[in-house]
Amino acid sequence: MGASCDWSRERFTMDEGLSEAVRKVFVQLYEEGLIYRGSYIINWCPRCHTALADLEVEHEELDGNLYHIRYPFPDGSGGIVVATTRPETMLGDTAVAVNPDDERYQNIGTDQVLLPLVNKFIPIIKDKYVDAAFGTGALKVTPAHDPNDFEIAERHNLPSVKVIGNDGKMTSEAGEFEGLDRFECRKAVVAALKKEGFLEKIDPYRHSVGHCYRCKTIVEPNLSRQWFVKVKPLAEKAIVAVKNGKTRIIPEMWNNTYFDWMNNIKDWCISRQIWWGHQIPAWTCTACQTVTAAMETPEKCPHCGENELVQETDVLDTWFSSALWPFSTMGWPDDTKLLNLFYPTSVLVTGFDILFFWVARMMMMGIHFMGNVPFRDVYVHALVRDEEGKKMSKSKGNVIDPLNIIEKYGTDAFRFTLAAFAAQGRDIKMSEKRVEGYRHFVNKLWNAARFSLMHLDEGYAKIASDNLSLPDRWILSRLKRLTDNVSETLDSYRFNDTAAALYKFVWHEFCDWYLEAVKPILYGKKGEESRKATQSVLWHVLRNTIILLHPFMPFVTEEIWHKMPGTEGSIMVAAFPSDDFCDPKIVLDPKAESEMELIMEIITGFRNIRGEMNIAPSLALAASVQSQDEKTRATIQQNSDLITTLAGLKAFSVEQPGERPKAVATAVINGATIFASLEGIIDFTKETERLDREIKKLTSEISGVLKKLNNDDFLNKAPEEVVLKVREKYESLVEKQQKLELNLEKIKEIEA
RNA sequence: GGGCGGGUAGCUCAGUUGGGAGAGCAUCGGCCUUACAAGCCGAGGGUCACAGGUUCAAGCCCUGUUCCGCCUACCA
Repeated sequence: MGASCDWSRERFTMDEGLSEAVRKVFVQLYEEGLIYRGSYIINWCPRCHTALADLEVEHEELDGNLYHIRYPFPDGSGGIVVATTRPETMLGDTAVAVNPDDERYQNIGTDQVLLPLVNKFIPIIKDKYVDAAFGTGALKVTPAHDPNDFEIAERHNLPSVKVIGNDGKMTSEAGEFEGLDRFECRKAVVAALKKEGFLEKIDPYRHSVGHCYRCKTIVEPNLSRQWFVKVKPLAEKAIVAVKNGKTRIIPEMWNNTYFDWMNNIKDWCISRQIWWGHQIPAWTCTACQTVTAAMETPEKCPHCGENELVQETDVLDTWFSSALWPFSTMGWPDDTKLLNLFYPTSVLVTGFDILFFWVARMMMMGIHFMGNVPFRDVYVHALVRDEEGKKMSKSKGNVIDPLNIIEKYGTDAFRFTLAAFAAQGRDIKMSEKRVEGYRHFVNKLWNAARFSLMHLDEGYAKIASDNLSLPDRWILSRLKRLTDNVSETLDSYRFNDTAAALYKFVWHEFCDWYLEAVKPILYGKKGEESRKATQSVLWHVLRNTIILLHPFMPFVTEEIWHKMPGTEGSIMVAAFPSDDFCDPKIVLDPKAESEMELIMEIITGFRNIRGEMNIAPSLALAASVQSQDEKTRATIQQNSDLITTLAGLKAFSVEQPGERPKAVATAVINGATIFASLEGIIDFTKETERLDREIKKLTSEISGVLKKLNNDDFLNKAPEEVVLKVREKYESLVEKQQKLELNLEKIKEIEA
């Protein structure tokens, strides 16, 4: 929002400087023992031919089967039944595990079973990991193709047999099944087991299956040699930084997600077997097998002195270099001015789906290498979903192309819609109807500006101090409130509140009331002095309004800015209206607000009567207002022209309460009763119905208020100002009701 | 399995120290009023998912139930 990007600083992680940062980080972490290489079970994508970090695996629930396979005892009898969703992996089994407390397997007289098809003996081991309540309580152990089995195998020193190769095809260890694709092999193994009588049964079974986040291929847990970052020590500091508020996550609800992931973090597999990326700066000496990590290619092996060094061919996970972004982009590892000026950065804006991939890792690396957090605030924005609330994805085909929306409704309308939708902590269900609504708003602003500019032929350095009309003083006060509101809601990332405030001000205050109210003045009907005064107000209000709107509607506001007299340069660099820049006349003016409120209520009262009595707007009415209060009468009198114009009256008088005029429709507002003369056109039945409706409404409101006032507990325990407020409300409601009832009686008299 | 968010007007959603239920769109009635018919004026419409509890007072706080969505997890 409102950011002005310096595109000359655009960077790419493969740039020279950033590559140096990557090397530096790798070497340092390696020397600190936080990067290591080893043979572990990792997620492998057989299509991309590369290792994947845990994060890069997407799990999805799929319908599968649970195959129950009997592993006979050495003498060929009975045996132990195991259950698996992946029967092809049995070829790589090196044990069967049971829970040590499981009585079923206490005295079975053997510690081995025969692995069918492979025809070799494998041990029965006891491990607490096994859940005795699941299936038969016996678990087949395939260390090379299952992460849990791998851990069990480590505990029991079991060998690993890799039966599925990196290409997803069966290896020579799979014997007769060699060369088969892993899924073809599943069918073949099942058929063979069935034929030889080892398949007990097949149950349908729904379970979650990991897929490669790039190509959606089913991931194969695979044993291979990879590079890892020991993240635990890094994560601990990143947790503390959020706990003690050095970095704030907004909205706060994401804290839990962040902590949860950080607390359960596992080592990060950073090596990738793809052709692009930062090549790992590590060399293996073919003579002594020692590994050396270095910034520059070593001349010879620092251990044995031979120059038979071979660089690691693997490259680094792209997120490894991305994690350095907040400081690598500003010249690190050099100590630059940029770093000193801008690190830590003020705010990172991002989607929740990137919280782990990127934010968490930037936190860890920033704290470790810069000694400080990379950003003060992390604003997690909403995700735009489709109309049914589903996450957009190319494979689902439910992607809404922003360019299409922009083509149809315009950039400003689209942008404003997104802001208006961006309530904290909630995702956005994209609705074209909403965009259309805000396009109308853009249009409204444009027309309002067009009208304003018709009446502005110069810039006004200052707002006139004399001759201001009530609407002038009112709109200035409203502008002040708006300005404060916009500043506050932007500071607290409540963009939807900002959008709503701007919308309401522009449409329902500036356009609906102010512009209509000052038209006579602008047309010169109140003299040149008044016209000048109002023009100065109009100029400032329009100017400040479009500046406030600019971050939300950059194009229209820029266009208006250039058409406006007395502006310079681009609105992009105009000072944002705040206390410092405001004209001293732009202040809160509660008196003007309450006076204008009174006038608006009177006008609405007349319009209401007109609407409900079906009186054509072209028919001007004679009308009057009665009020007990002298000040009220004075205010109304001073603004009688305004009322006459906006309510469509031909005659208007202000009086003390007295005789009720004949043949009138009535409405009661705070402190005053208004009468619209309907001589000759009044429909008494209609008017009676109208008043009845109003009285009924008041009756129910009064009963609600009365409930409180009759409650001693409320009177005693509620704060004084609340009680006072309720009392005042009660009094004004009763007054209104009494006046309406009086009028109703009069009508009934006339009718009779 | 764990965690998070949600259920408010016909639809999409606001509602931040608990004290007057709101907006946009849609609906109904009336208007070409000299910026705007992409508009103007007016109207109708809600036991705030359900059941309890705290409180003088609950859409908002607590407990439970239910439905929906998302994230996360090593139950074969």
